Amino acid sequence: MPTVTWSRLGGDRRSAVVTAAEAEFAAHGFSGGSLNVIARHAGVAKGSLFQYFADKRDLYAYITEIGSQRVRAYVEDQIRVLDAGRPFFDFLTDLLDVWIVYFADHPRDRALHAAASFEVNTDARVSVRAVVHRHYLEVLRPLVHDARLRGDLRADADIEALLSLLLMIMPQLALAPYVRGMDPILGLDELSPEQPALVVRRYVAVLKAAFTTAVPQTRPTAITQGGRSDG
Amino acid sequence: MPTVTWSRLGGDRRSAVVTAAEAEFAAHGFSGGSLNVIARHAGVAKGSLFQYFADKRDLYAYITEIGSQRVRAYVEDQIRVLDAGRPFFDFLTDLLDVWIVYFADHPRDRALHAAASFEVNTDARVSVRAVVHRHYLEVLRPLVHDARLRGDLRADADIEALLSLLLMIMPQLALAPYVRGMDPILGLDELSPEQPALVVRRYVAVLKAAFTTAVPQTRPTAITQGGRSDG
Amino acid sequence: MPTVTWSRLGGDRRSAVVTAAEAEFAAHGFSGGSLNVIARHAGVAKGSLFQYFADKRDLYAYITEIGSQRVRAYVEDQIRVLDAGRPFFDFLTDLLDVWIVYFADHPRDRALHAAASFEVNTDARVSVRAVVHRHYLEVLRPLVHDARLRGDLRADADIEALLSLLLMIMPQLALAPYVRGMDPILGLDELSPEQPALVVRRYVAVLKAAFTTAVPQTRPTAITQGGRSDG
Amino acid sequence: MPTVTWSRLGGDRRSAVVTAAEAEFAAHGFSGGSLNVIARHAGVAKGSLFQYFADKRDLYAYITEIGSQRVRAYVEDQIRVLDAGRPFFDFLTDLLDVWIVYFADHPRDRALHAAASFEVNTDARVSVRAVVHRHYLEVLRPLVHDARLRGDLRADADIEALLSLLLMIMPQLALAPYVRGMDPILGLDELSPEQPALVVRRYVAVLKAAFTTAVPQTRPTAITQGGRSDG
DNA sequence: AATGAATGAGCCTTCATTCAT
DNA sequence: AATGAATGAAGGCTCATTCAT
Repeated sequence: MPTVTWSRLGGDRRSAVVTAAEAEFAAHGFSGGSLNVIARHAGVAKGSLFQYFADKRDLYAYITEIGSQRVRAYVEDQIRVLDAGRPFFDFLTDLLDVWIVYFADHPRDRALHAAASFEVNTDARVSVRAVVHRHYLEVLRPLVHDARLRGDLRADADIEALLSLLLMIMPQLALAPYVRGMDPILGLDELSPEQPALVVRRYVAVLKAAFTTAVPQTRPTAITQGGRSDG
Repeated sequence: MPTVTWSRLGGDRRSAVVTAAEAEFAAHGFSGGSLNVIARHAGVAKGSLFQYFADKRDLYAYITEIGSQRVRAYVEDQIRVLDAGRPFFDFLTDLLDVWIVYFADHPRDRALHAAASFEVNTDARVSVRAVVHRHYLEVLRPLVHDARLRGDLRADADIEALLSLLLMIMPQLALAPYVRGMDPILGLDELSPEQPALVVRRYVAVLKAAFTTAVPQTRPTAITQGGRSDG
Repeated sequence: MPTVTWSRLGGDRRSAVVTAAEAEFAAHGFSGGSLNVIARHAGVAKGSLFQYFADKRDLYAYITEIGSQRVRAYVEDQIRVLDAGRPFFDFLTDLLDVWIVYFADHPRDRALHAAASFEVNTDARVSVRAVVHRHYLEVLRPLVHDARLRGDLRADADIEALLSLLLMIMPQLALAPYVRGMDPILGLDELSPEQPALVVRRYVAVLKAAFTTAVPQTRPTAITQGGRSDG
Repeated sequence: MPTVTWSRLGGDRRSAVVTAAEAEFAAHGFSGGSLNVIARHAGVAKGSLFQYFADKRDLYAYITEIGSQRVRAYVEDQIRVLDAGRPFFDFLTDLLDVWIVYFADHPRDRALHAAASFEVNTDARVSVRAVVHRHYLEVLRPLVHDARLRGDLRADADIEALLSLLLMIMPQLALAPYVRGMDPILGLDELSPEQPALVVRRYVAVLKAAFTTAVPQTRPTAITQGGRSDG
């Protein structure tokens, strides 16, 4: 947590530090990022960083929090635009499309997300992922909850499992087009711009099949959705 | 690739180097692992490491390959024992149980797997994940393929999507019980020994619902629900 | 260029670093000189050197510049003492005598000059010789220029060629008595103290014959004849 | 000096070692050259080098000797072609032209000569320059001697001084077009191909003026230019 | 005669943090 | 509150040479 000194700091100085730190951690992650570089680029003394933050970890956590809030604010805006009241998996498809575009357009946030995902240092990774996961869940859980209330998900759908899968799928969609070696199967790292949208539809189709009620009228789909204990 | 010198090396020296390198990379990953430490613990001169491997990356790749082969060999053994001819999702449940137990019992392999997953350095990560992914897919693809041939999966099942999800779920199951911050939802990091088995059944239920043909008879979902903790 | 940190540094610390660096680079040149040794002998942390200088090259350039200025200041003093208004080759003889004595008495500067002359590393050599040559020429060129104006050199004397030869002869005189293998002919490396003075007179005699007007009585063509083959 | 083992060695193996060593030392000098690299490129064991040569220095001296002999053989050939019986400074002009062309066409020999000239390590430099100087003098001394006998040089010309200057000028001409930072005055490092020839003529003009008799009598230029046996 | 594995000191540079000013 | 100099361990990697085989 930032110190009180930080909270009393002028806006210019603060934003200089934040900007420099975001750039550095985005570029090299926590372990690889250098406080020397951050101080130099921010135009503040190296010692000052330690007046504002307890240590490197503390600064990193703060930067992650800021970045996560920025992403979250955008996503929440888009949720309003896209109308969360629509059929859930249609809505989810659009949301994931927007999600992909956001990270395509914001390399800094993408890099910060990647840095959080791949940090070697266990302590750093744990604390930073806790932050990211919290934001994910605070946004996603209400959406999923409402969807179930509306009947877009089966009454007995395993909501936690759905959220758990989304927590794996969403970083994958955001990062795999840029982080080589993440997706050896679905082709997210191919350069074609429509590839991510295709992958979104494949994942959503799977989730839809897994979590929706069989539509009552025609049998075949109902069968699929129910699954079989003796399958 | 190791040098010829390495291939001619006596078994004692080899295993000393391998053991030390596995421990170090498991503990700190590629970027964080220290050749100094490895040499010291292996009881060899620092320069000797460079007689055996072109550079740090080369050593790391070798250690990863060894570890992956070790895990794979175990898993393939277990596949024979468990009888891959059984209904696919029953078999998969057992396989994932076995998978979890293996990593519970082999902290070194668990740590190596984590290191491969979280490596910051792009080049190192790409090459090491390529190795790991290759092994995963060489084992899983035939299983899934046969399952579809037998009719355990829908004829139109998106097999690549299934594999893609397994590639996310399996590391999660292996690591989340030990790496805090990976699973904020399903409780994998709770210390109760039965927790992982429960989570396996929840994930498998989802996959089964998504990828199997519906059976025509009545209320199949009731059965499925019995497995869920929140059912 | 040294950092601002260096410019603010206390005199004791500065001179400790300079002394240690001069000794080390004098002894082993740029490529062979060790920052470890310099830091140890200066009594400062290795890291401190990098607070003062961007890198090894930067420190070396600084040391060279300092040494060159020291020599130059001495030489310019002596030029005043010796009276540059006298007949040029008489003056030059005395100047070279002084030059030899200076390097005989200042082994550190001698060694630095040698290091600059013999540096293997191209970039280091280029930059360090540029410094040395600049000082040489800034001192010598006015002397030669004035000598020609006074008529001590032929009107059509090839002044650049004279400077070029001085740039070869002067390091030779400074170093050859101490660097074995430089002069296999004139005996500069013999230990007799009068040897260098003899060599000075032999070189000066050659230069005088080459660059002065032929004895005044005879025809001006004698001048042409002695001058450029392409003139 | 090479060992007897070396002298008994097959020609293929020998030339492999020589070729590799020439390339390496030409590229990086003595201190910078690596025996590892030489052994690898020659296709022999590292230990074998130490069977053939006492140590690195010994190998380096041997390579220098070979290279010097090669250059010398060429120069001696050219001396015959150019006819050393002609007026000395005309002949010298042509010889230096040839000299420059040779090094322009033989980058390996040029690099070896430069490596010998700039070696930091004192012992290495001393021994290698001794070799080079010996060859220079064995070739040049007879030429100069004969020139004086013929009267192309003044009877009282300081022959040793002339040789000493040639020993400075000739490496300068050979290397300065390629080694930046050697010639800050005469433009040898400019890329124009005629520049070296101009510089040759300027140096020769100086030497001619210094070492030939000033002829008080008539038509001195005609005499000088045409050359006279009684100079 | 040839090999090549082993050595370990050495290289330059970076780093997060402390603390006196 | 801000500074920034000082630290010294640690990083990966190269090297000439030795010597048992």
